[in-house]
Amino acid sequence: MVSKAIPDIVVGRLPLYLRALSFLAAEGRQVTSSQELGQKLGISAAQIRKDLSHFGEFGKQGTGYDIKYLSEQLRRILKVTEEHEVALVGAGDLGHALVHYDGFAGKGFRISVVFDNNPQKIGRRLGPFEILDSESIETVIADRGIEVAIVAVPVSAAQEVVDTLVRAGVKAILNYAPITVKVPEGVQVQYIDPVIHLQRMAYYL
Amino acid sequence: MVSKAIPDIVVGRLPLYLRALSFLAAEGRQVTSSQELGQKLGISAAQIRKDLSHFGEFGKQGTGYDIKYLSEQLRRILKVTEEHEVALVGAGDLGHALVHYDGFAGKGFRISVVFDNNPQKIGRRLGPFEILDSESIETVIADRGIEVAIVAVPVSAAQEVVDTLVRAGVKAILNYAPITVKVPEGVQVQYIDPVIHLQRMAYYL
DNA sequence: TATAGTATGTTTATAATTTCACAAAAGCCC
DNA sequence: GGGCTTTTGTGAAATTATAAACATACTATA
Repeated sequence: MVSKAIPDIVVGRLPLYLRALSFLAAEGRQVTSSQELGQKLGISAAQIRKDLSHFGEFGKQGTGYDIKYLSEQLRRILKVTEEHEVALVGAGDLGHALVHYDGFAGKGFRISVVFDNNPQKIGRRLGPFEILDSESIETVIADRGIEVAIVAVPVSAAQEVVDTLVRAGVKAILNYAPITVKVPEGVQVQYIDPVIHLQRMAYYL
Repeated sequence: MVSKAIPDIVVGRLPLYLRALSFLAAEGRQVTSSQELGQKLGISAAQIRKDLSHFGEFGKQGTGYDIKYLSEQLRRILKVTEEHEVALVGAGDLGHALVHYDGFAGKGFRISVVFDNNPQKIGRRLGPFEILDSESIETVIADRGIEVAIVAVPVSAAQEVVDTLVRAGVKAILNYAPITVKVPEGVQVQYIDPVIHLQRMAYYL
């Protein structure tokens, strides 16, 4: 199969597949099928097979997919076999929750540095980290070659922080600030805003 | 003819439009255009016009959209003119961050009750709330007619909490637990899992 | 009042995504 | 081994979503 550009929407589902496989593995299961995965995720079996077919052949006809093998392959495809260092900007309540969140372990990411611009916070500890001055974002991130960042600052600071991260060489930004930010070509941004999700659901109430 | 079903994907963009309009309003602007909105959101102008056309005519040819008027209309469509009471389940770090988050104000939602199943936490305060026993979820939520809930509990408890919420009459659930949960027809679930977003971006690194 | 310039709402065209359907491969059981 | 069942991978078809194009309406200006 010649590699063509993979649709974003397909890439976006791979982490869901990987997550579901992790659960099955944790239950001690060895093998699953596109049907079972689909049922668990609310996605059609055909779609799962089609999505996977963009990357190769991972299953066995008549049997299904070896959970461990498919997980490995998905991790490889998603480039999460090794852990990426993540810079966290913003040491407020959300930053606190993120630093203490245990859900990153083994999923390919590890927060490894925390910044804030509040003089009251700089130099203090947040979990295992000393909070660094946001002024040092550019040098620290560039020096350490960090490519992934989480933005957990107020809306008013978000664009400026993002600009700084981009200058530092960050290529993927998870933005918790409820604002659409501008980034140059080649830099990814994903958004988490609970209000957007809630409003979307409210329509159906 | 009865109004036809609106595609989910269209509904999903309306909150983004509303958010962008709020910013423009905060800047003192009176009027905008589909082109300007599109530029700010990274969406084509044609798509915005098309999306809005599902619900009526809100603009003026040659002029554009009155920001205040369009915002009102979007709020009406999304049913966020009044604030929905929201039940929060889970008083951990994330619950703490959510209770103190100021981003819900004026957006149609207000956390109004907090539950946890940890005896160490029950009866203590979290922000302005007394943490209630998860055992009381069903009665409290049903009594107060709450329709929206946020789940911020560990994966191991998520499905059970969701089942309880559904029995209590909740119709919209924002789930921070990284697991796809089962709900009956007519109950909405949206997911927030930072790992999913990060993994998705890692593909492009 | 006429004209030029804008921007909407809608139709038409294009593109992307999902679903369907089925041949082929693998396991199982007698 | 032969027949039956299961499940994949994949083209083709159907559906859905996006973008382009344009007629119409409105504003401003002279």
